[in-house]
Amino acid sequence: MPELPEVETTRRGLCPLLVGRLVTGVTVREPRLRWPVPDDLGTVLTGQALRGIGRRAKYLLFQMDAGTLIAHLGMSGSLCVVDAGTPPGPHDHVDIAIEGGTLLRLRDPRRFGSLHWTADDPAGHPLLRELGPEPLGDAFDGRYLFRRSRGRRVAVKAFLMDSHIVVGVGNIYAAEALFAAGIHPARAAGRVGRERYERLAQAVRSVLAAAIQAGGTTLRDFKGGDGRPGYFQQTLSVYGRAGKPCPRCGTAIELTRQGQRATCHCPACQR
DNA sequence: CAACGGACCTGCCTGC
DNA sequence: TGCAGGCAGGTCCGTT
Repeated sequence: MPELPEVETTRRGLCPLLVGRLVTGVTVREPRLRWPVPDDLGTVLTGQALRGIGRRAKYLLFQMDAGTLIAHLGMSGSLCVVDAGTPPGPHDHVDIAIEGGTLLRLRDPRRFGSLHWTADDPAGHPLLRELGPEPLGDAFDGRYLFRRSRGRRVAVKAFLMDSHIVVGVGNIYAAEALFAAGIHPARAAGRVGRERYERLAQAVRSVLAAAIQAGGTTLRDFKGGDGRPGYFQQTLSVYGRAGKPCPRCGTAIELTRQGQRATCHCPACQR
């Protein structure tokens, strides 16, 4: 489910409901996520106030008095705020009880998500330390992509999805950005020119910004932190549209496979 | 160092 | 209708 726009939508939805409040307890029903939920999470969090919610890549950063709770939603995770006493569903693995009678509830059917605690600067956490720049930040542009791609023979789509290069560009938005820039997804990253990387960087920014604006993509059942669904799926040009006409030229969108990942592109518009 | 495949899980959809 | 098989939005890790 979550790509960067979904995570950002979740962050924005949760902020007004949680920031400034005290954690009064933690219930872990299923600690076996991608990494085990820390044993002492309840002990650590209880009694601390939430000072703010940040984001780095697809990690949500819950800034507490004494450190940061780092959350990743994996492929199927979601966070929502419910009234205390709401019975947990089958995959509601963790509840963080909030002062005032609500719960921050983590649901994650596939359990690819994770929770981590750090008392230090989260930027130095092993999971965050090696990450590339934020796609909507100043450090990300065409010049940067051009420089990092020299000599790389990996497909440009895989290059764009490599979190060491740039974070937050998942399968959907990589496909959409490459379409917008007119670049074939299988082209070697090192064989894309400076001009085209300018267009690609711009496309990444605008596709992500538009998705955030729209409240995130809904593939199945994405809900923002406030429980409202995202509506971006209606504007996808190539992703999930195999066999349908390209919105620009009408040619049938092609479905191919790169490694394990399905990829859609227009064989006429993308070179 | 770069590239690739495997691994982690469950739910949902398709087709037999 | 039931069931097997394939597929899904992420990303870390080990091997070549």
